[in-house]
Amino acid sequence: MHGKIIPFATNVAAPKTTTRILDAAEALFMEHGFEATTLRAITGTAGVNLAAVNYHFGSKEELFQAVLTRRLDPMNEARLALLTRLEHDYAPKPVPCEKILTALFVPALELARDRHRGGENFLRLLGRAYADPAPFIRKFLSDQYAVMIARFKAAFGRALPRLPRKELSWRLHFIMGALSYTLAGTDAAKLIAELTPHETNNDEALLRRLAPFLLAGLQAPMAASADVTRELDGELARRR
Amino acid sequence: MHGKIIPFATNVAAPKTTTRILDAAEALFMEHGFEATTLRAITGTAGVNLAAVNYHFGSKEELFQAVLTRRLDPMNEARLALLTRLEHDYAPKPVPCEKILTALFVPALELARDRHRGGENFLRLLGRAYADPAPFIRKFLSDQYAVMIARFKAAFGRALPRLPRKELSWRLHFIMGALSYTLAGTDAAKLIAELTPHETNNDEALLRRLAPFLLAGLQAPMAASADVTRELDGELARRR
DNA sequence: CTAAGATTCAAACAAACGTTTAAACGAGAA
DNA sequence: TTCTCGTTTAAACGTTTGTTTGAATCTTAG
Repeated sequence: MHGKIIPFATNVAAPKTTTRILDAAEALFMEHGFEATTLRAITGTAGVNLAAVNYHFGSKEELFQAVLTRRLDPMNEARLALLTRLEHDYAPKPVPCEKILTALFVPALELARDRHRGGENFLRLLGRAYADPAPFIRKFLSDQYAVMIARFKAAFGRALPRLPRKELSWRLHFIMGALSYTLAGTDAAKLIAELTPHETNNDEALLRRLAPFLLAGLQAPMAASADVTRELDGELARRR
Repeated sequence: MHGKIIPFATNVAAPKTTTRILDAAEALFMEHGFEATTLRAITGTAGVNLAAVNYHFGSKEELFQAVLTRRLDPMNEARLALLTRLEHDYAPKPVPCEKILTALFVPALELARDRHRGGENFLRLLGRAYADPAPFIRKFLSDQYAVMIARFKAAFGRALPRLPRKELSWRLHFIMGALSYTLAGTDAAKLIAELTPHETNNDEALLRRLAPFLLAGLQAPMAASADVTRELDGELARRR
């Protein structure tokens, strides 16, 4: 019995194999999703042996988490750092909504721009993971985001003191949802190609359109809510 | 050689087997996604023979499409019918935004309410399908929605004459995205349980919060766009 | 150089997958 | 009854999956 010991790299410089696996896995997971991506495809495009994944990462699931962590940890830390600086700059006043949104978007943009590290397509993988039903993925993302989301919710709460906390929770959820879906979308790529073919960075073009849209929704007065809701009520009653 | 002939039901009353398969498949696809759901699990919970799926539907992919079509076709037809009626009522004036949104949401709400036909959870399956990378799913949804989306885009365009068409395309995309993601989310279920435990219908509670949020984003003036975008520019420049 | 440990390799593993097959079944018509 | 044809059944098909294994190879320190 050999146990489940996963050896760590003894050299400080990471052996090339692990990063090659991570790069290949990132690209393939992004394109086909978790279930549909086989270890043989990953090790094949990475140019390493099939057994390398289980040797270095333990399992396919752990490899997937490693792929996400590599980019997600720095991004979320950057988000928190940005928010912290904003809160310091504006103290004791609340940070304005558009500034908070900036702290949420800029690190994502930087990730999207980091072409050297293949980040240009990573956001799509992230968006896809958000919609994946696999329990281990959902738990991983939930844990990964819990701290950051809590901090941002508090900040938005201070910026929008008149908005009930419940409503704020909903709108923050919508924001993260729209962000995830938009980044994951295959349709988004088409839209970009059709609408702004000259844009240098796809994800940047996308986020630039998304941010104003979400800001308006976030700042929507509660009163306006009645407009659509009343319509819903009326229409539903009429059709019964 | 037997060919790929898929026999149609000769009896006008559908044989119980096909609907049992559809029901079981709908529930399982919703819970685990397309790839992770096995035919053995479907036929097992449906209480039918393993070969029944291939006999009645031809393949797993065709079964999935049948599951979606059963609920999607009526929903999209209802959306178009509602929009048509609205356009007739308001003609020659354009239909207001909130009314158009209503035509988009009400049929989804009715589907969510149709508990007798298991519709309460179907919307989650739909949202998941939206984020699925499988090509046959993407093509299916694209074809399915093409007509409806075009009609609604035209209607929104008339309601928002000052909004550039490009911008409208983006915002419509965001709306469909937020709708899909929100319906697919496992997080949404938790949110509902925490925030509105008394609500009778989960999806309804969800759409009621989403609609005002999206309406505000849709109607956001182009000018406001500069607010966030300028922040993005500044922050990105500062961090280079 | 040598010994030890980390890494790679080809090969095989059992399990599970979607699909196919041929026989058995069941109801209605002649 | 007998024939027919749509349906169901149990069994097996050939692949492919993630993972494991033991030997070969490379790296590095003594």
